[in-house]
Amino acid sequence: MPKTIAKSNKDAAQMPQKSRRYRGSSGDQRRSERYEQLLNAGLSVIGNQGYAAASVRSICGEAGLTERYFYESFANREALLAEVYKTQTRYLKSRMLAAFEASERNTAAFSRAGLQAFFDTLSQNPDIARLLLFEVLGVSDTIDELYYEAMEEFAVLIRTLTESLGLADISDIPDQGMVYAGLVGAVLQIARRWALTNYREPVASVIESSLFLFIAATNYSTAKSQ
Amino acid sequence: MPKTIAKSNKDAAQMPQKSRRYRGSSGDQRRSERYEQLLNAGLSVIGNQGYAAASVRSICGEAGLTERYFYESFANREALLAEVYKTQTRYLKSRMLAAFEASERNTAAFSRAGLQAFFDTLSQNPDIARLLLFEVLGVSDTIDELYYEAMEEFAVLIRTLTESLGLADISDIPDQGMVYAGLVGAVLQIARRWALTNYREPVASVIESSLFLFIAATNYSTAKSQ
DNA sequence: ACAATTTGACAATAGTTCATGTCACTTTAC
DNA sequence: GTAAAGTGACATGAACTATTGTCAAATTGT
Repeated sequence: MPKTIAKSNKDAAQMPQKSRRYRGSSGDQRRSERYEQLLNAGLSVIGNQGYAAASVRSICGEAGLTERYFYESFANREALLAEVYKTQTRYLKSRMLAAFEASERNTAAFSRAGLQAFFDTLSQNPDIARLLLFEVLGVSDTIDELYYEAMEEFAVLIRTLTESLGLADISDIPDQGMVYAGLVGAVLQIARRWALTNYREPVASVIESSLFLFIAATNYSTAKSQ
Repeated sequence: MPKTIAKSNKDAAQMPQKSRRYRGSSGDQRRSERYEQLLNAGLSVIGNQGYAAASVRSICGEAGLTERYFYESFANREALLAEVYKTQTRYLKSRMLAAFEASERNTAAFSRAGLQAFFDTLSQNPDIARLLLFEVLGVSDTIDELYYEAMEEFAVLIRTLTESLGLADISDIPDQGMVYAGLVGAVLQIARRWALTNYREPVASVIESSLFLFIAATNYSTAKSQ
């Protein structure tokens, strides 16, 4: 018979046992550090080798963690992809918003600033480009839904921004959301083309081409209504 | 000792042994029929369950053939995807070309006819839509290359058509190929949005929105140069 | 009729992946 | 110092997949 009755009973494992400090950081800190490492490793593997090649093993290897910690943070591969995707679209959006705020308040400068931030981010981070432009499509219904929401957010973003500046009025168009979605699609396609040709064209060129479509779409309707 | 020396020696299997008729058709006919069955089954499985779920087994099951015949026609899954993709883009292009030829020779009617054919094809064949809009991206470098070529072909198609009709002149734009790629991307994105919302919006609406961008892009530059 | 070809159902092998489990080792709390 | 928590390397098992192979039944040419 042991000297002391074990303090932990059968149910202990199920109880939220308070974590111990380890190597200077608390349990929560360590957990969130691992979460970050996995997110970064996920982006790296998916962005360099594609989602199909992003096995749990390879991601954990890249992160320098073992499989157990993967399932500590994510239910499965797809959950990781979803989080990585959300993180990177958030990042991209924040960079674009910052560019908008720093821009002059006229239509050309404004659009140009946003496009510059967009294309700069992609060319500076090819892994993000591959993730956002290629790897996210056709994975599953859940991920498709995420993609749809993200595209919708970007469309709403540029729409409200341009409208709030009084830069555009395409109210005579039947479905404005659709037109803005088309503009987002145009920029994405130009980015895909750019990426598939190894970013050969100068960034100024892709910006000008995108800008042309933006300005054409907004100017046309205002010109027509005058 | 056998009565007759066997006509076939060891090397017979390597020689192109002439095939026998079977169930009314020649060997070549049978082979190409199986090829067709596999192509159709491939489209069906990929278009309904996605490329990730399109195993050799499931495709053969759908085709009513056994695995052996898969490898008779294709080296692997990816080769099948490539052929299915090429077949369907060819089909889509032919429908659009037919619509163009049947159209009146004015800018609105012309673009509208092509867009109508495009969106009709997708909504009438959701499996084609899923294949072309979602499943083909991010599979492999080879498939990405195919995608790039197909997009480029569509861009060149609408560009030469509109130009040959004298409908557009955007020669003041730095990279015209890029602008046309953007227009293709806009239509694709509108189609993706449409597909992801279960084709809820009327087809006329997606056509009008796409048309708006086409006309805006062409009208803007001509208006500016006048 | 009979041997050869064609086919279909399915076995077999080898490899991969996910997800969980084991176990020795390290670090911490007391 | 010692017991417990935390960690890392690796094992395990179930499920899949691709690809090749086996074998009996169906079909054909002669």
